[in-house]
Amino acid sequence: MAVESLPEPWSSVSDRLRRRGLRWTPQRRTVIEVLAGADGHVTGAELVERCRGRDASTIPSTVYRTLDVLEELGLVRHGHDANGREEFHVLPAAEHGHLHCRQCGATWEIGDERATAVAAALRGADGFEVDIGHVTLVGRCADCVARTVATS
Amino acid sequence: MAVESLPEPWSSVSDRLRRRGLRWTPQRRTVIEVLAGADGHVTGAELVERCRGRDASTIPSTVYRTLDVLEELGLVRHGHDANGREEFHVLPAAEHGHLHCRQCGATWEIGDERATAVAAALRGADGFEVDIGHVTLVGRCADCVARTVATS
DNA sequence: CTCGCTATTGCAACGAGTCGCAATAGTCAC
DNA sequence: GTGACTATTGCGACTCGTTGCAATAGCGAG
Repeated sequence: MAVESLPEPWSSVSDRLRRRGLRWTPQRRTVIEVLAGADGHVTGAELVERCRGRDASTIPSTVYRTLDVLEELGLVRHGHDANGREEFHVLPAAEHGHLHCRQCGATWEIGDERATAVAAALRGADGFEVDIGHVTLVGRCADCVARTVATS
Repeated sequence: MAVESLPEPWSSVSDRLRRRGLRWTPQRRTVIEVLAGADGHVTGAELVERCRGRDASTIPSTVYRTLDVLEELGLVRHGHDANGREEFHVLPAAEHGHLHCRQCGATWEIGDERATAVAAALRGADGFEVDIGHVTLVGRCADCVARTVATS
């Protein structure tokens, strides 16, 4: 799939890069193609793997550096999964968050309203503006809490 | 400093381990000594380094495995810093959380009340019990927000 | 004190990133 | 087109952890 025929905002990435004095390279093209075919969240390692699928000569550091640039363009946003590993949000839209139950291992998303409520609770007195989507919050889901009476 | 002369809960670790069918080893002793001299939060790498200071033959995997065991005893709790790296809370007491400003790089703690408020906001409809202290929340502090009019 | 069971260690290899640096190759100007 | 300027790449080394496995060594029993 040619990058030019991808939907926005992917098709204009090359121009946006050049306008900033940055360059459009085959390696970046590969990353864009992969991102256009992804959605929601993908780990860094997974993105590297998919790039390698399109171009076996892909080097990890190049992918990560490209992702840094794309983050500056607002096309991805990086965060961390429950194990602290790099995780990328493709085309970050509404504010949202991630919950992970350490007992059953399940993961949820929380939507805009709740994410905003949490941000408000956190802003509190000192005005800190949290990016709730950056991390994966860990805890225990209602089912697991109910299932266990006393377990740390 | 002999472990036996350390204050509780450190001095009783050997017994607690044995009672569980686990063992008291020189390597674990080293970790305990280091933990007793630490407070608040320490990264995994830092702990390994300090252990190496007491015993040059310290092996990282042994330290991490010991920390896992101590977490089961409730003596430490692991979490992740702003970069997703392993971070340990020594003698976790009150619920608390961590904030990190991605712009100025400063880090704060939030106390029990606010941490509880956030947990409440998050619990919301589905009853998820978050361990707010597990991760370091990232965002921007009030000063940096004020200082910047328009910066993603 | 000795024995045996098995928890723990040390080691080596691996996974996920990050970083510095020399070589390569986009881009823009002419 | 050609050239020069410099952003980017590829590579190697390194950090932080994790895991499997064979060898070691706690610890309770007798």
